[in-house]
Amino acid sequence: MDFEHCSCSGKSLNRLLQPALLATLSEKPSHGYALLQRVCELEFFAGAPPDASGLYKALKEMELEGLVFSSWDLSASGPARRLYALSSSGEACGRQWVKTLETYREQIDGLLDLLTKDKPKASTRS
Amino acid sequence: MDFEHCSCSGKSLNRLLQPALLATLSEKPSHGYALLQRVCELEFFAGAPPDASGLYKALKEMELEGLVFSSWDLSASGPARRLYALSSSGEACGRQWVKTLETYREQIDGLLDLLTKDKPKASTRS
DNA sequence: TCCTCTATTGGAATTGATCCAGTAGTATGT
DNA sequence: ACATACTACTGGATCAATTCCAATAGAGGA
Repeated sequence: MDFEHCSCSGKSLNRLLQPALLATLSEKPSHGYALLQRVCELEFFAGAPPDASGLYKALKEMELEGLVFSSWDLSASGPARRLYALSSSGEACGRQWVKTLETYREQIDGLLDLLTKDKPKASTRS
Repeated sequence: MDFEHCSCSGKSLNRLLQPALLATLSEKPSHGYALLQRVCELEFFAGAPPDASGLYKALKEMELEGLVFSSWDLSASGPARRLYALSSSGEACGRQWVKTLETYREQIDGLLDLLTKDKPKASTRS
């Protein structure tokens, strides 16, 4: 049985790009391309680097929502880069994400309990 | 600041309907409407009951993938109900989901570490 | 008869994500 | 001078998933 193309093999946890960006930006302001490389290093995206275009779109969307603000940075050589920084709203959003992710973890634990309840499967669940 | 419509308020953990259905069906075969009420009781979907149409579509999709099989049940009074039961492939899928959900939990923990790293926020993280 | 609850289905519209192509500046090698 | 590669961003088209909405239909009660 091959579940490579089934969601049970783990491709449904997208939409967490936003908190990853918020967390990365909370360290220091940065531009899209750098953020792309930065989040690629996170084990979170291991093997599944987010689409570059999608990352830029996410940043633009976040700016529309007031979570970040941007300005052109022409100081470095090379093409102009748009520098993104967290707004206070973005910081608040990050704090909300902490609560939400904790809820997610509980919900996942709940599902795991359901799924493993009547299937001991030779290992004692701690 | 109002994040009701922001993904940070927790509406992105959909796509976990499938493991919820697999877990519920592993208890006993059931039909769509009953499954709907059953998963509504799970704290997992608290306040956000999955769309009925979407649940039926998910079941149909799962049958196409061979995870469940169905038959009409005319024994009870009222409209005919389509009874779904897990196939062995569906059981295997559930086992795969266990691994995937454990990975999800680790990834969420990783994100939480990132988000809370430099923001102690008056509470010591255990 | 009319309403409500059970039970399922299908189409339309919306949203989100990905794919792909294009533009542009700089640096390096030949 | 020219080709190439890397940095950096953008926009359109497409594809998949989700939700919204309307319809059908049996059974039971007021």
